[in-house]
Amino acid sequence: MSLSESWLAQLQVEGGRVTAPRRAVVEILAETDRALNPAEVYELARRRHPAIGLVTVYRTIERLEALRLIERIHQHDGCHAFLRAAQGHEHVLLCERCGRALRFVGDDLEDLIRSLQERTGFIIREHWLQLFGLCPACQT
Amino acid sequence: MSLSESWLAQLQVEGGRVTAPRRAVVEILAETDRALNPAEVYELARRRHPAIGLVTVYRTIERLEALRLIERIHQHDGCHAFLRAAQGHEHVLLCERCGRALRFVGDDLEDLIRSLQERTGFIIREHWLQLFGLCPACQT
DNA sequence: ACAACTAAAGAAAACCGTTGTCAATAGCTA
DNA sequence: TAGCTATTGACAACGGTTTTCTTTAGTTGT
Ligand SMILES: [Mn+2]
Ligand SMILES: [Mn+2]
Ligand SMILES: [Zn+2]
Ligand SMILES: [Zn+2]
Repeated sequence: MSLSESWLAQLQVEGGRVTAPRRAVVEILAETDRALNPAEVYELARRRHPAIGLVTVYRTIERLEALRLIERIHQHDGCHAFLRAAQGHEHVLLCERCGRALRFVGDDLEDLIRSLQERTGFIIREHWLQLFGLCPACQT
Repeated sequence: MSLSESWLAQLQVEGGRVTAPRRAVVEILAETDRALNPAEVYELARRRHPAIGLVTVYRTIERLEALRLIERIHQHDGCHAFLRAAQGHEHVLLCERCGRALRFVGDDLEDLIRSLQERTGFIIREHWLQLFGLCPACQT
């Protein structure tokens, strides 16, 4: 079963229905390795289902985010892009030019976090790590 | 010279003028150790200069950000808060409840970044690291 | 101190991404 | 196949931010 099919199935389990506009949005977000904002999703979705409305894009994004199938990505030029969610403890490496995204593991912040907790008295519950750069294709 | 005075001096060097509303915003952002959004800055600034308008808050934030004296902070509940800028290579530890912010150094991502560059072909130019938790006062 | 210049102010309106409303449509289930 | 209702698209509303415009006031040179 493809990723899009699996996402649609998860929507169905929650009482959701599989419709053509929803399928268009799901396929784009499941299959694209770039952070896309709602307007970009809309533009791409219209190629698969021209009658789709922007509002439906927003609503589908909202549902997918609630199911933790996609997540919001924070960038210099705004925080309105979405990307397939991380699986487990992963972070993301983003191309600043084209938005291409790669997940990675292997950051080791345990010692830093432990020592900061001791020094500051904070209880640290979460960390965000994002790397930015240029993907091979954008290095001209 | 206090930090606020230094910021106002930097605005003057750029041809800016020192006014009462601007001074109110500058003092709040220079002296507060919490990430504040424009509405919060406005509310605090009104205590020092009741006639100030929200638009002036936005304009002053814009100027301070351009001078790299403050920077935008990304959080779960939005990305509209501002904080005194990092000095050199620092990251930030934020209290999820009250927004209190602490800068820290000592993250060591060199090896990870080098190995990711080799494995992925990306050129990595920047990294964002933020820690979230509860400050001592908010641990109830 | 004064005048001249112009940056900055506040008020109001515009802007625009996002969210809410609503009647019509179309998945799903029995 | 019929009935129920989730979802749709059109449209309006919303709210944070930006723009416009006129007035105020900080700065500079005399
Ligand atoms: Mn990690
Ligand atoms: Mn670092
Ligand atoms: Zn953000
Ligand atoms: Zn706190």
